[in-house]
Amino acid sequence: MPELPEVETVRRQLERVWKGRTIVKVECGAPSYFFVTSPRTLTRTLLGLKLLWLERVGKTLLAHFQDESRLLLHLGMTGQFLAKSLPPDPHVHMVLRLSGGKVLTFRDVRKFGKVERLAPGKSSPRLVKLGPDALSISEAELKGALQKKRVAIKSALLDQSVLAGVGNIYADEALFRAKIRPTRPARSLKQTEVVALAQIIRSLLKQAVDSGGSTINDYMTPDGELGGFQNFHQVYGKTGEPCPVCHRVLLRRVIGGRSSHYCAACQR
DNA sequence: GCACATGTTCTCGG
DNA sequence: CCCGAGAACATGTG
Repeated sequence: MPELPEVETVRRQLERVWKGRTIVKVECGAPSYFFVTSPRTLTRTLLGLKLLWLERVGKTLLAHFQDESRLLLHLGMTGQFLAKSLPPDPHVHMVLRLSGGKVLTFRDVRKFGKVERLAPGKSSPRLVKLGPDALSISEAELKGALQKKRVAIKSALLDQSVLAGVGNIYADEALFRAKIRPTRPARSLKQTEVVALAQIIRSLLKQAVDSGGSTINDYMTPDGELGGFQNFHQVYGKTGEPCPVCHRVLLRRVIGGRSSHYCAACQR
């Protein structure tokens, strides 16, 4: 569910509920690799912490607390953060009860999400590896990173050390809008193509944030809303339909283990 | 049963 | 040590 626009939407709504409030109770599910930090440690260390602000880096959320510790949250593929309590459900892994009677519920069916406590001054390999945030990536940064990559441009855009925040939907949509074929080696892109691609990535993600992200299956905002940007997708999930520009049939093929949707006529 | 799913990480071979 | 390909993780849907 969560690429940059979805995570940014979650961040905004969650911060509105959470900021300035103190965690008064922590309820965690069974230990699993889902909890990078064990449930036992989480319940002990999070209690009494007040949220100063909620940061997003790529697809990762970072809760900043008053004692300078941080909580890293990643939604994986199916993670949801809801600003209310839910009926009993085996997919709820963590519930944070806040001062003022507010409740935050973390639900994740496939359990690819992550919860990790970062002690004051400590980081995480998950953070260190991330490249520049895709919402503000510069032409020069993108150019520099792509130059070194021999992989398909589609795979390079999914590499979070190249730029952080783009996933399968927005990679396909950006390449379509830039008229670049997803199989092209990343370093084969011309200067003008990289410049156009960087601008398209920024504006595409900004528009998606303005629409509250894309809902395909599971994605729902903390306030229980669905995204709206799926209505503006031009190629993602549209295999066999006519290209919105040239009307030839859109194709699908697997690149770097992920399905890619594109127009063979428009994208070169 | 099979294919596939908005993500990341680990292993293996070159 | 770096790079890239593929599998693995867990669960659901069509």
